[in-house]
Amino acid sequence: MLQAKRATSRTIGRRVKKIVEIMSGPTRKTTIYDIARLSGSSPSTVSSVLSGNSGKRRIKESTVEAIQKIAAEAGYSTNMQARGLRQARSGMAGMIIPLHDNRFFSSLSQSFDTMARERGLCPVIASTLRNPKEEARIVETLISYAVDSLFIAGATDPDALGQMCTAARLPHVFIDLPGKTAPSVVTNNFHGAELLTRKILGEMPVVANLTRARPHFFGGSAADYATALRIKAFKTVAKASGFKIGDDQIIQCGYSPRGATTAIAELCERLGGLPAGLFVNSLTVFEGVMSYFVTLPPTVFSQSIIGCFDYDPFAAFLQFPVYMVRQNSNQLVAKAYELLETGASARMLTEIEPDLIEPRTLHKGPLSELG
Amino acid sequence: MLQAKRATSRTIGRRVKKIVEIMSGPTRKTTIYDIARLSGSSPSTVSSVLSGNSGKRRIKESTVEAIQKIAAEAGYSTNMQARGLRQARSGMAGMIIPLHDNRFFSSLSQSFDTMARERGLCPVIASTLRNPKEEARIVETLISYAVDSLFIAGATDPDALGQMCTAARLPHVFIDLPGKTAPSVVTNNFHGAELLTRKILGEMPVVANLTRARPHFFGGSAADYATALRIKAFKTVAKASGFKIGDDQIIQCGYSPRGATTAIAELCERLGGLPAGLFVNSLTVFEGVMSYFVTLPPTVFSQSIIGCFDYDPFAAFLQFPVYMVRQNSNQLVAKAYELLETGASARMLTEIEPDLIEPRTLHKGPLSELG
DNA sequence: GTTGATAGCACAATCGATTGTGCAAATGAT
DNA sequence: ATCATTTGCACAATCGATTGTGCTATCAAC
Repeated sequence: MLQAKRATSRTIGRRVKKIVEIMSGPTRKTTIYDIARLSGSSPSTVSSVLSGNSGKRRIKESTVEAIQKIAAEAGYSTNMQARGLRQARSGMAGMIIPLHDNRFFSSLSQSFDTMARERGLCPVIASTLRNPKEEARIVETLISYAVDSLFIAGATDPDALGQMCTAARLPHVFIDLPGKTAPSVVTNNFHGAELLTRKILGEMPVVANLTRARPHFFGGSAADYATALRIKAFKTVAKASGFKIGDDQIIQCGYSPRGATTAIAELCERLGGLPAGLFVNSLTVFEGVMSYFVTLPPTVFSQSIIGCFDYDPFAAFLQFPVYMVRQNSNQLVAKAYELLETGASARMLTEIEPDLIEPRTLHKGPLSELG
Repeated sequence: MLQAKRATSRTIGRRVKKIVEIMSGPTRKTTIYDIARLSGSSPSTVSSVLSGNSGKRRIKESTVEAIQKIAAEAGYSTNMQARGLRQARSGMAGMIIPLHDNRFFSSLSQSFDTMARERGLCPVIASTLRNPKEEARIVETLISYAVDSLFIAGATDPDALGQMCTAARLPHVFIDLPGKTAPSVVTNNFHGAELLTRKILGEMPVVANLTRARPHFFGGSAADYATALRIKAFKTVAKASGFKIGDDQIIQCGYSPRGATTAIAELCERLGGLPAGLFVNSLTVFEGVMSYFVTLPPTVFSQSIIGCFDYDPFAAFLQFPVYMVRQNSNQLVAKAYELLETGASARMLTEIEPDLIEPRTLHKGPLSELG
């Protein structure tokens, strides 16, 4: 009786829809109930066939084929919301990044997207604009959508987000900036900065002015995990080469191009010229630095060597040589997936080596002789 | 009887879960049923309150507040799959792009993401790597997830995708490359190329060699919608300035940096030097061009003026002046949202003006006198 | 004190797929 | 021919939120 009533009610529902459909064109996507009707089998059979689980359920091969054929003809596609609701998972992989419009993070996005799709997952990437409130809102949203896992890249407050994930029992991994509630995969900032600093010191031109002869670290904020490590490496290498690094050689002017422009102008004024070696802490900072550099006569650049912890192909083509460090987004993401897939959920840190990129300055011509 | 049985069954289910929960920690997110139990009201009341629809349903203010309080304490968040299933919509906005790792498309992503979230939608951006099969698979996936709308940017086969959307009754808009099944929002390629060509012709140095004195268009393929328009504008402006453009002045070498490197080398060899004016059709092409340029003595650049239809801040800082055209991703996306929101679904074309960006070459120094 | 209206809420169906269970038919063993 | 398996499938509950409908107090009006 119970069954009869429900079945009837549903059947009537379908029938009405069918009529509507005939009258007003296809109003609804085809469902397993449609396929069941068309194939003369039950929704459960259709479901198991179309979800690829017919093996677990003893379905005749001929039935499987018939259902697949009909489904293909009817243009059936699974309603992922229904599946997700039932299975308490969504088939979506989530990632949050500070912004899309950035070489490093868009590169991370690309790796994340590609690898998600290789795994049959639907990638969902949202940007936070480094706004802590937005970060939390977005993580909430992704939890609401029941993403199966979350990559947290470059978060301003990794641990707050990690706790939300933990509360929601959402497997997660931190990228770029480490967190406490789960595994982290980050660039080996110390080693990358070591390589870059060595290059800078090795190529640093000899200048008469002793103040300018000292290498400088420029941009960012020592409060940041990554920047702190880079500064540490910078100091370590410099000390090993016999340079004593004073606080005046570490300029923390944040990450905005505008702030960097002002700060580099001040620095050069103070030194009476460019520092002989300049470690620039990010591309955005370097962009600001360039805004100042274009006001200088080109001759001054032969008295300075510049390195940037970040990569842009055109920055490597500038008039003066720029050494760059490129983070390895593919390996960062691959390792993060690997950790998730092995079920790692405890705090741990994996470091990925970045690459030092050589400058691609114009062939040495008259310019280099001007210094 | 019917009701009684279902209610009882559900209640028993809850009770069992409750026990499990007590024994093994929180296994499940809190639902409206939990809030209903805790607040002593019914799931329907809870639902209407928490979805912000209490206005439509005559709920006492005190009840509303009580439910909200309890929900907040319990850390309730809506299960979007359940809501989506019931409402036949998901609250997600979809976009496909060829790749994330590109200045223009990542900029589109940023605009799309920000504006989606302003509207309370969850952005889902997937990349196709310009693979037609992948494109179709991804659109299928997004349809399966019931995205409420789809932005199709830079598709290789816009109409195939548009037809899938139409079949699924999915509102969509084409961006960057137009399609037939819905409105399209594209950059005004013709006008952008006109501006760039005029700049190039206006600044083109006078060179003795007559072959080199002619402007050249470099990169891409005339089969592409955008490139075809740019070439047309290039020819039109050139003709108006008294230049006759032959086929040998339009070099279609595709978009890969590598191909561009080879092609530009050939061209320069053929001309016996750089062309006096060079219209580069995209950043990737320009990257390839630069790989060749770095092998040349810097002196040659004073005999040539270069423009690039695309923008990169560091490319504007190169040693020689480069005029660039920057597409306006914000306006492209804003217009696309506007069209969707006004319910436009018929074929139509909206063009957005790009910006001409001036070079930020180093302050004129000795270099510019070398020519 | 009865009638009628309205406020305030509960009930149960519904979205579409999944999955534990049950049952008839086909098959095999004896 | 009988019983025991196994095959092949259908049934109905379930996931969590939404929503049309209907019931019961409460209150006002007369």
